[in-house]
Amino acid sequence: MNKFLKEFKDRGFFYQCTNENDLSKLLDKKKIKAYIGFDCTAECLHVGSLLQIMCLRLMQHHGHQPIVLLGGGTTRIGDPSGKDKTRKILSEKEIEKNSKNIEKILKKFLSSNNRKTKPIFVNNYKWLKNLKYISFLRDIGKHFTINKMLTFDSVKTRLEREQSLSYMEFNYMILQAYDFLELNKKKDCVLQIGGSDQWGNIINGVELIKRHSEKNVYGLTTPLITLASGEKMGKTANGAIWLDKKFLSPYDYWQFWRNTDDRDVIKFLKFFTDLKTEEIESLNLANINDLKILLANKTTELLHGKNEAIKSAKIAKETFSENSSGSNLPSVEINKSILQEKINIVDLIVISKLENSKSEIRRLIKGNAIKINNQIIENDKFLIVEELFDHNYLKLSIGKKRHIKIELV
RNA sequence: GGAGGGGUUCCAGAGCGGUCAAAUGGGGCGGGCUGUAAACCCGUUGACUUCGGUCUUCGAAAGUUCGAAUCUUUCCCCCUCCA
Repeated sequence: MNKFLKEFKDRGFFYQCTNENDLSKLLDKKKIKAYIGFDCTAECLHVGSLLQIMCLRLMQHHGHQPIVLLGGGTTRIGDPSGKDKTRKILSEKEIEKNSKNIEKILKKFLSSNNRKTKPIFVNNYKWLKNLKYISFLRDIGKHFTINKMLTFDSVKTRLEREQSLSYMEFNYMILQAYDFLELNKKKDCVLQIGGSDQWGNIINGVELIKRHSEKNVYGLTTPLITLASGEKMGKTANGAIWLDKKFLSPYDYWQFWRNTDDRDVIKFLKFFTDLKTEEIESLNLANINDLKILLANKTTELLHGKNEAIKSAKIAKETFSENSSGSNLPSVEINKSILQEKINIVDLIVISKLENSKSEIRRLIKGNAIKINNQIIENDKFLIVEELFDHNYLKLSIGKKRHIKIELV
């Protein structure tokens, strides 16, 4: 088997392939270009897209060139796959903004040093916006039969549940197939990779190219990652794990990985780090917490850089192992004069923006969750006085995992 | 177009004139145990509070009533069946 495919499988990326043997032979013969499409619905990507990003990295490692397709055009339509409702349609401006930001994130993961494997960024709005309806129907539409389209899961489930599927959304798969054709013609792209929910859309592209251009191209899908707890990865109730420090700090990102379920650690090391699979398999499972730290370090390094990873690890060590004042904790500055107004603990937390509901803060105090300088605060009237500050610093903790430094200025 | 059913707090889902800031489950948060894990146990889950209460919520608006999530009217939205 081809080396790239082998690693793809060893790491657990593999779910389905349109023609594995031929693809393997092709990959042995030459370096190819492959693409993955990214939806521009959200302003930013979250860990749910990380596996796809790692696929692109893996391609680069094997000398292939990734094409990143930003779905600026298709996002204007909305992919019905896996959705039971029509999504709200975003404004042109939002989509523009989103696609720019997503491109920025992807550039952090992909290396541009080597001319041959440097990622190519394209936006499908460029070709989709100028489509001529009649000629599109004649050239492309004739290759699709309604009979077949109705059998695709994305369409079928909607119809079965008698949920409406607009004609606009119904066209999504044709447009995605057309993207592949376009990339094949313009960039000689011969492989589309995507999540398993994209299978239908991908084979449409493969077949369209076969019919239209009489060329063989391939599709490859990755499994849907579910956590050991059975939940979908990436979206927790208090927000998605964003791949952008504007939305989630490097430390919180690090913490997300540090708190991985025991059962998922090895899997995630293979998915989300560049460590060699043999290396991962030889790791000592007894030190599961060290492995989690390794995972957190490596993943944070990929996104935010080595410095941020080291910094996060240090903060974590200080707060959890050493229980020290944690000089690296995120800090909030407050004005010295505020102390003259006799503010209490509740006010302090509101000012520091850790919580914004006073009722919630009072509840936390009742539950022994609030600490100042590691001392539990039992009274919600507890006054904040200057003596609490050591060299103008005070450590404020909510629960076991949230700690900040309050700095007097 | 006709006939029914429904919109309740983060989600699911009870309530169907006062005892309802609204059962129960899930999720979240906090505490305990531990390993910053899982499982389990406990508490909590609208806002403000001088901790006595006060204010705002049950699709929207108006009304009946001492009193409405609960009754009436209009409007908006969703679903099921028939044409």
